[in-house]
Amino acid sequence: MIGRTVVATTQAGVADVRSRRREQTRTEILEAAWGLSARRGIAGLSLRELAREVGMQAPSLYTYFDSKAAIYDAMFAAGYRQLDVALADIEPSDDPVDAIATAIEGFIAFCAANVPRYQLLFTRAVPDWAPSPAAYAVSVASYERMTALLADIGIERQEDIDLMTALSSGMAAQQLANDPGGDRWQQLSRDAAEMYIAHVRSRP
Amino acid sequence: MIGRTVVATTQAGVADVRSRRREQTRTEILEAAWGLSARRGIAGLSLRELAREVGMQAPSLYTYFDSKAAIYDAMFAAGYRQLDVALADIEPSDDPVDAIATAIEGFIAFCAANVPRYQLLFTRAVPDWAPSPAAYAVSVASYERMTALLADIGIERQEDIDLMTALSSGMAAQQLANDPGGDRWQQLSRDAAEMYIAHVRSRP
DNA sequence: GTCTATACATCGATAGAC
DNA sequence: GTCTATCGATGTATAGAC
Repeated sequence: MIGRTVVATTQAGVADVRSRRREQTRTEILEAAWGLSARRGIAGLSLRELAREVGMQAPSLYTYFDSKAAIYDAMFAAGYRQLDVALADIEPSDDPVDAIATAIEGFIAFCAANVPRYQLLFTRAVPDWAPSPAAYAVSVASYERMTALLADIGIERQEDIDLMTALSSGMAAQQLANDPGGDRWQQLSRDAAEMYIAHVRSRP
Repeated sequence: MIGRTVVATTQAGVADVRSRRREQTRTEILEAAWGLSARRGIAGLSLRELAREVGMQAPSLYTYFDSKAAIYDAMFAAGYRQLDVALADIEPSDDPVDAIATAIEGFIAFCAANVPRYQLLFTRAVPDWAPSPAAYAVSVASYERMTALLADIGIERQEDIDLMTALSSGMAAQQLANDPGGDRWQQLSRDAAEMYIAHVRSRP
């Protein structure tokens, strides 16, 4: 009985180690994928190059991901989880203008920190790929956490939420496209927040 | 003498016809390119498929364009010229809110009317391609015409212009990404314009 | 689990006949 | 100006040895 228990424990332990190694390798592959995408654009990601980057041959990648689409899917979900972390990091404020200004500034910083991630999450830059239902669900959850934050400062009308997403995404898009590496739009975050809050408050 | 004159005229006429045919074929190729991009995305454009679409073999395209990049370049410049036409079509208004609302709505409609054109002009969706200096100059001219329109209604500060481009591009981006074919953000154009004008007027 | 080898398609672009 | 033929490379994916 003792022997069987020991054996079972050992097998579980080995499986556990293997599972952890596997997950670690998957993470390593994804990080290399972000790095390559930064050079070639998110749509220019190549499996041969990706394999070379992590010291494998291309076919070995299929041990960890079913397809290239599965890699994009994992990147997409990871990107949204990172967005959640970034949004959670924003210190709450009683002042709505403060809260919105910090949120917009944080969002621009998030997008600027990793351009291919921005492309993957918020544009349709990858031909012939769309997030799987599972990956899409992660993005929906993220959106709902964002609307919860807005609700905290009394913003709940759909039009106001839509205006907020448009403003944020537009600020980020302009920053990345027309002043990459700079802060021309980022420094307008408070300006934009004042504009937005004044408008929301003026509702009938 | 008469003979020589006639011959010269005839040769000029032939050259003229050839030049016009050539330009016509170039236009036909570009239009087919927009059509294909609508199916595969702007980054998914293929020369073989494009050639098939216009009834040629792929190498024949090189008679009309030096490279695939040259095709993207021509599309980029043509797209900005179309944007100018769309903006010129906007009826001027003495009411700033009217003017801005119409401009935003028109811009969203322009982007929604041709998604690959939006991708090519306003995102970096094509890997390993950027507009040539000549094509980029066309976009700068277009931007300057836009700022001239804003100046007409008293908006001249760079921050206000930057806020306007962010708002417009964000509204269009959200419309295309999250409600393609609908009008969820387009119908917020007046709302956005009121927000923007109220803010600009509140400047110290 | 990783490798070599390879299948099979497609890509942009060029050479040279007609 | 258009064609056929082809180059060299890349793409994703699979088979089978070790």
